[in-house]
Amino acid sequence: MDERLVHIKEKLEIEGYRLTNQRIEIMKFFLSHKGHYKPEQIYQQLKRKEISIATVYRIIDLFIKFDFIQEVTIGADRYYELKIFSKKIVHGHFSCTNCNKIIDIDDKTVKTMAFSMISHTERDQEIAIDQISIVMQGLCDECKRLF
Amino acid sequence: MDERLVHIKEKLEIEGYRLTNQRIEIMKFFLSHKGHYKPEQIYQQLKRKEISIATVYRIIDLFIKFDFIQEVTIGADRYYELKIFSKKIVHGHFSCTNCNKIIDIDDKTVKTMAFSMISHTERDQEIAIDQISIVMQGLCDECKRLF
DNA sequence: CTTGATGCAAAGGATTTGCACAAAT
DNA sequence: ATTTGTGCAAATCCTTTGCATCAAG
Repeated sequence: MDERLVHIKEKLEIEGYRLTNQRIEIMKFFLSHKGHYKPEQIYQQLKRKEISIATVYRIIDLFIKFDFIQEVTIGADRYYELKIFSKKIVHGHFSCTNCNKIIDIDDKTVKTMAFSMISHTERDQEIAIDQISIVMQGLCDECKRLF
Repeated sequence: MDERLVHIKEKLEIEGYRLTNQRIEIMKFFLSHKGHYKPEQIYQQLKRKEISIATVYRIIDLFIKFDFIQEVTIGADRYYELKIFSKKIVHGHFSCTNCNKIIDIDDKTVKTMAFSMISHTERDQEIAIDQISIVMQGLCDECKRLF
């Protein structure tokens, strides 16, 4: 078995989950398809392999819980892509144009949006992105009261 | 009447649309509420003013078409916020770490995502953002083939 | 044989649409 | 009068869930 699958299996089993055929098929799908896919697209590829759309959704939730994959949203569409084995870096900062204070933006939502931006742009421009740096400027909490 | 509403009215009428009471109420809502809202939230605020949820959705579509408001998506949730009268700036670039080529990222999806990031961060950090600059790094189309 | 996983179909929530009626020009 | 807009309810799309059954340890 693919060593990456062995790794997945171990991770799952530590918490009492099993690596079933359906989970193997979905993980193999992600391992062999770069990019981001909707649940329906994954289902279409795998349905001849004894899998239902409800299971696709449930396995996606599980894989997200284990950080094997991540959700990227483009517009209001939800896609999923492999996260484990990937080492993309997100830097986020805010700088106040009045007092010059710098705030580190490190929250999960911004990170998720950054990954969405990366996924979209990689597909759109046919490039490979491994870092994103986001700098926002404006007025901080305190300074915005003065204007 | 509020001069901003007069402006909205003119824009609409050029293309044969009318500024109805429901449209006025929704525009007044956006003009007086900074931030982003879901259709249901707008509906809850305005339902005593003779408006149905279907109309809220239809007017949102219309206002987007006219660029009066814009959609921001946070996770898979769709919110709407005033766009006209706002002058936020988005800069997007990609730079290749191998050949140093710089590509301007100016597409609509990235801009929309940037606005989502701004909206979320403004609310989250209680700050006011007027610029965002996004720099992605990695391998361009050509260079990625070499690795 | 006990726990976890799946399939199916039903339920849910968000959004869209067809149609008859109402409002604006 | 003619065109545009709205409300209502039904339809649609995406996603989740309850339950009976199946599979794995």
